[in-house]
Amino acid sequence: MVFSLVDKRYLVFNLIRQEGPISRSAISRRLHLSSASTTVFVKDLLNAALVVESGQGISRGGRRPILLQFNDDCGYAMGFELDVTRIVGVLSNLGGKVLSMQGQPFNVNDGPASALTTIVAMSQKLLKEARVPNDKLLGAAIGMSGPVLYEEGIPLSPPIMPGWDGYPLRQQLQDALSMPVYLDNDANLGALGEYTYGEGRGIANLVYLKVNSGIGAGFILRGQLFRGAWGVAGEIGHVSIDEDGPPCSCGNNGCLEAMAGEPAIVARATQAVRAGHPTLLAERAAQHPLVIDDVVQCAQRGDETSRQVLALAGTQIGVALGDLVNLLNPRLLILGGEAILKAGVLITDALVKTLHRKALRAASRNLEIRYSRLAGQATPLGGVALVWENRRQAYVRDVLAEANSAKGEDG
Amino acid sequence: MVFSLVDKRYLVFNLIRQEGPISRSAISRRLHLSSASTTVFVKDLLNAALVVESGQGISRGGRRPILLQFNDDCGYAMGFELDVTRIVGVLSNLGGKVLSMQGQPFNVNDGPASALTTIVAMSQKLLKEARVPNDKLLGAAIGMSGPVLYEEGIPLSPPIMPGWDGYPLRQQLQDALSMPVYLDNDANLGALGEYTYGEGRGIANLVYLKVNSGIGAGFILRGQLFRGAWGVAGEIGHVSIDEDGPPCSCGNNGCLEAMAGEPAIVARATQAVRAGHPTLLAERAAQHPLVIDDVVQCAQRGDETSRQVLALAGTQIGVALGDLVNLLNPRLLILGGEAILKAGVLITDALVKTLHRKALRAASRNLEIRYSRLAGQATPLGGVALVWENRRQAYVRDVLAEANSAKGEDG
DNA sequence: CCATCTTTGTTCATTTTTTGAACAATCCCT
DNA sequence: AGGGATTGTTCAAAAAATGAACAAAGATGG
Repeated sequence: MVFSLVDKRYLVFNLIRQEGPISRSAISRRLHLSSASTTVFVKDLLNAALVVESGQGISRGGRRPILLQFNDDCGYAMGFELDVTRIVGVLSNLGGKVLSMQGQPFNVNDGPASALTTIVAMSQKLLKEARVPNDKLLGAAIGMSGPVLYEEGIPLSPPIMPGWDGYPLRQQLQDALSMPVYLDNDANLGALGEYTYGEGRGIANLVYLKVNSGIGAGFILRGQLFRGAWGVAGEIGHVSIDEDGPPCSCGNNGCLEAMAGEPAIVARATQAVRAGHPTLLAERAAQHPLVIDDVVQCAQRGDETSRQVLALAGTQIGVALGDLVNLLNPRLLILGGEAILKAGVLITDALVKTLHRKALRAASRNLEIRYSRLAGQATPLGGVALVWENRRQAYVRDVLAEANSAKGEDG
Repeated sequence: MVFSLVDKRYLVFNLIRQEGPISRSAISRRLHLSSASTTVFVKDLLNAALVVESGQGISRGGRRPILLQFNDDCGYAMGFELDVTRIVGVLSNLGGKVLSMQGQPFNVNDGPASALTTIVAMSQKLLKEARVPNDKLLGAAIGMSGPVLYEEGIPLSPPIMPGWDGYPLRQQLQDALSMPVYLDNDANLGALGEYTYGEGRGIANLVYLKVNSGIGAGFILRGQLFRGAWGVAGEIGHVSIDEDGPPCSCGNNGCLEAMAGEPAIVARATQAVRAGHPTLLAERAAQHPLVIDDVVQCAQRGDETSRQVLALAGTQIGVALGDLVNLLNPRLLILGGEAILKAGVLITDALVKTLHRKALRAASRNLEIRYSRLAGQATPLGGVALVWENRRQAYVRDVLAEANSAKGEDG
């Protein structure tokens, strides 16, 4: 949108939204507007309930300024995470405050039509629970594993989800819910969620890493979600770690995902048991097929084999992230996804150490590394943020116009 | 620059610049302006000689439109490439047409002060040769190998240029030339050059790869040069290829640059000769230390050893690029730098093959791969583009104001 | 504690910007 | 050749933005 003549009210609104609480005089200075204009614009925004006055600021040697803030409740949106094993849905206001949440198991092999039904049912529950006025609901967004044709809203040959390729998920759901729907990659939405409402607020260049069955990354570059030319950016899970490594669902060998994703971690642990290593894992393996929690719990109890398995995964992820840092030089790296949230330092100690060894000092010197703050809600809340971003300009225009006409009729 | 209330004349100017030749009525439609306003704005731009009328377009069933175009000669700028072995300078108009060019050998060990003197001398020659009015010269930019603190204009601990760390090159040159000066990484400027004037015109997501002594990449993402948080983005030369590989100047082992840069290629060729392989290289190596041209020439004459050495480099670069494509999913990959321009398919055949094998099909399917069009001028012309980008808004404002006041005095 | 100086925010007449509408100039199409 | 369409200009009228005056509120300094 290089060429767009936007309403100045919208610029004022965005400034308040991003830099609020802020006073009218600060807005004038920041946007090179006269104080007279600012007064008028802000009046319209207040009238439309897009912003609210929120107390007074500190004096700078004169009258105390009246602070203006974005009205978090001027709209609502829904966000869903569509995983290989479950679906999570969230309804929140535009400030990222969750009003209702739903989650239930799901089997990716049931196919996209089944997912559709589930999501529709979930959204009805979410709406019922939150009691949000219909005209204030801006839309819904879904984050799913694997590459997505964002514009079209279609899953793109997902390596881990055969059978989903080409299914018009966005269009179907849009028809079913009769509201705007967006479809994106889960790591992309995770990044957007953390950037908008979580650990990465206001940090223009950040990478969000998501480790569970798959490994994916989402990039916020120059303050915007970066999807690449066809929406396939961030596929760090298919970066080459070891040419001679195990085969990956994508057809190559030794991809990061095939080496350090949850299934790979579990497989390596199982293998260690079979090889007869002395490990706490053995007795569990005798009772049921191992899962990631077994490995983490044993490691937490000091089991050396489990620790090594997790640390190795951390090291391998660290190698890939070192390269990534050399390429993108982000300011912040946010670590998320179930595996990392469960295992914590058991994975990330080795990860961070390896990253710093591999990356150029100039690129990693000032890099911050933090855990996801939104945890399991990162992707759904990223969906909310995506809806808000997409609909913002039109929504603000409409709300302003409506409030304006209502005022005209009153006076 | 999210919040900037720009003059509408400037928006019209930019539209003409980027999408010209374009008619007044098309501008009106595109920017949602009335035809009356467009007439006035264009009149001002014509008056200031920022745009020119360039013939008529085809009729769409009525009067034929008058086409408007950016006036390439409304300003000029200089761009320099500061390499390990030489300095190249270019003076061109804002359309990228080179008016004069200078090049001379340089030894990086002579230090930054020597480079400064050389560049000042070169710029005087360039100016003398091109005879450009002083008030139309917008500034100069330098692209140098290694990471650069762009904002500050200071080389940042360059692995291949010890002794340059922290030298205030930009400030020094700005004082010496008394015009705005910018300093950036050479691959960054190469990318910007190809994007603005070369093979990547108008392609919003592209990667420019530069292979010579070092290996670096420049990214155009969403139509803008991407530098990362501290200007260190694009350091693909220090991506890990082989943990057990030869040591790199950065301190790690097996970086791409240490495996497939020019020195590495030459070293591998030399080693093959020493090992007694039957190769055309042997007789050359007896006369002088081998250089890259020897390897390329022998390969072109069918020497198998030389071919293998170059192909191996191509394969290794292809691995790194496969990862890069998975991460950034660009639309276009431009291959440049001396080594690639000299060796051509001898390197790139293996490179392209490996890249497609390594990258996800979804990410590489529609990727285009082309050779640099600007060749040795990519980085200098990127400098011109950088100057123009940085100074554009202020320059257009000034030129408009001046033309306006001159007109006022006349009438 | 009071007078003075600052900063914030509003109001309204005035200035500047932008537009609608009428019109002239071309050109296509039948 | 003439009706219909598109382009581009002109000018009075409408809309948007501002400067200046002023009120409100607080800091500062004797």
